[in-house]
Amino acid sequence: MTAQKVNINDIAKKAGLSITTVSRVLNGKAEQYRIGKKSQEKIKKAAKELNYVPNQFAANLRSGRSNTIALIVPSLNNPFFAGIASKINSEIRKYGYITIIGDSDENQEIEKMELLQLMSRNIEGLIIVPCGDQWEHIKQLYDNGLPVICIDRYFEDLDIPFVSTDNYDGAYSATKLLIEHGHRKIACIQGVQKSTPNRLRIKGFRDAMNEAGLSDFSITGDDFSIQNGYLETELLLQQKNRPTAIFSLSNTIAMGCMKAFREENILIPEDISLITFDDHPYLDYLATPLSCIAQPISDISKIAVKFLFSKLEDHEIAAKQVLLKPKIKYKESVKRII
Amino acid sequence: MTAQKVNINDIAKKAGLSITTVSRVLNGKAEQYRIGKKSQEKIKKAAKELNYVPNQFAANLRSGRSNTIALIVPSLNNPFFAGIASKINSEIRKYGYITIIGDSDENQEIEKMELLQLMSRNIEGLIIVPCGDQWEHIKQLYDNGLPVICIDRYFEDLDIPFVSTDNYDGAYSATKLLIEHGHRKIACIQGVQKSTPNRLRIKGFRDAMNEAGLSDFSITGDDFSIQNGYLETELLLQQKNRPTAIFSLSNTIAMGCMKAFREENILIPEDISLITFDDHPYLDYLATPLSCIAQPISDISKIAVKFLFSKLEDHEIAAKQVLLKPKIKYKESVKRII
DNA sequence: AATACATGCACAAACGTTTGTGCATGTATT
DNA sequence: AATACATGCACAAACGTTTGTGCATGTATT
Repeated sequence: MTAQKVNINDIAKKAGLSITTVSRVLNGKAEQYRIGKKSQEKIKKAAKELNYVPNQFAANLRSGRSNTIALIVPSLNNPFFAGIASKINSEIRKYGYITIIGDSDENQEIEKMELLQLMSRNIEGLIIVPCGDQWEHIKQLYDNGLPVICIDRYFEDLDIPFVSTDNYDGAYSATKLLIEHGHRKIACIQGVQKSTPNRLRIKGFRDAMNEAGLSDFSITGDDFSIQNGYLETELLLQQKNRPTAIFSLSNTIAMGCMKAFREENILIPEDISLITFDDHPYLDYLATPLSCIAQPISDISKIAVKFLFSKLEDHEIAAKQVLLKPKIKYKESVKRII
Repeated sequence: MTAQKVNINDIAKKAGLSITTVSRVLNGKAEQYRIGKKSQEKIKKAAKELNYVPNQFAANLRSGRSNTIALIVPSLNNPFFAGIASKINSEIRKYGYITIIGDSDENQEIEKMELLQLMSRNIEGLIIVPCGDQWEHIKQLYDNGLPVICIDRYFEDLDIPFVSTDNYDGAYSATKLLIEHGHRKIACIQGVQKSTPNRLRIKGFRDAMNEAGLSDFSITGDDFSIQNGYLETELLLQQKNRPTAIFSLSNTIAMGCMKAFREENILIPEDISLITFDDHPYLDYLATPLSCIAQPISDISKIAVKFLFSKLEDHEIAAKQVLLKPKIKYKESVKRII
């Protein structure tokens, strides 16, 4: 099928040296093993002429290094995770590693299966957005020495490093923004309930409401999806005493809200105010530019990759757990009603 | 570091059989090699108890099969390609294969380097959105027997299979839509000029204009980016005799247009009409819902993966080249001006 | 001239699988 | 009772690297 691949034997023959020497030169260990300049030249020349492409599988089998990192996210359909995946993929490339991306589809059983498959590819590290509240399978890998970093979602009580947004702060600030604009009756539409970000966002929301002495709020929903946002909004709109503002816990949920608004002829912000977690380039061009809590996706990705490789390269053990401050972007979708 | 991995030897010992037999049972070749039922049971039991995870690197080294497909796109930042990547990734997973995603950053030299790196991972197939007009390096792989499928962009004169949108048809129809709505002076903002889709879109645009006897059009731009859309729109707006409609050749370009419009206080569709290639969930919720030429991303991805595996599994040689019809979505952003 | 160290490489095993082949033993057939 | 075939496995080589070790030869030192 494929044209006969050249291997280091071919190079060795052509250069008149042993495969040991070829391997050492090609791996930049020439100095360390005192290979002569002329030999080095000969080998490099032969490799180039023969169009040599090293066989990573053989190399890994012997060395144990796969130069492969696994990334598992709950849903690549969600633009938030797609953005993270794309960023992480390119960051990891900079280290000469490749990324294998897995999608758990918000299903913990699938997550476990993916993880198993990935382990058989001898991954050297794992970046994961865990999709449920079970952590044993991840903890086990971590304890066995596999560098693991959680991003976005994480386990508060474990020592597995993570990089995420300060979700409490984001939700607290966003809620306060609504309150300061006179909103007293606010509905929050949430995503996956058992995920840490969701829990902390809810906590931030509750705390802000409680501190302001407000108790007329609702928390509904159960998925970071357009569907969920749409459904819950429709339900909210059927109440006789509607909320004056909706706090959406994701990009996708907000799109569902807008869909419902459109169908019911509800205007933002005249009839109802809306603020959402997650930024998106399109938000500025919407009928009403959408206020949002922008998560530092790019920084999260970069830092996660950096941590991973500092552990990989320096065997540094210190578990780092980092929360980055989000940025509230105030736009017209939030109306002052007092 | 990592806990001592169990291998096929450990299982063989535990089951009291040879590694040959273990391998055959675990690979489902038990019947073929007439391994007894009891032996099969013993081996499966031992594998489970020991938490055996096969070493794909060793398996591949021996068998030559890597269960790996490479995907190269010009830019993961572009939501269009991100969508494709996510879809293809999940489709390929269904076949038990994994995907390695490379980003060429619209740079042909990077594309070549990525390709080299990927080859060293013994990829069994390649799905690529080639980013330039050089095809020798891809053709070479294809001729050497590597299954290759181009998507979105492709080379018209080669026999490498491709799956893409009927870009000519999409552009022609969109332009006709504008003309039918009374537009006589239309500006087209294009992306990467030497890409086939761009060329065909331009051709569709030209043909539609010419057939209508219209010659007052312009074609500018050189990149599928927000930047480019923004810049070219600003330039267009400075003309004394402005076009009445803009035809944007991508999602990203359209965002640049809208940015410029906003800054210059231009309203869609009152002051100018806009239609763009590529659909996006947000388009419906924009200040003015954007007319678009929706490409069947999901179908393109599915078909490409299907073709790839039909070639991989059946060694079918017939090169298939497929163009899928896009769907014009007419929305308020195009105004009737006569 | 003898000794000691540096220089420049090659040998051979090993990583964990897969696979062509062959060889016992059992069973059916004549 | 002899022959033929089926059943159930094991041997051993191979995939293409990496790597610990060791051994010549050359050069410097006394």
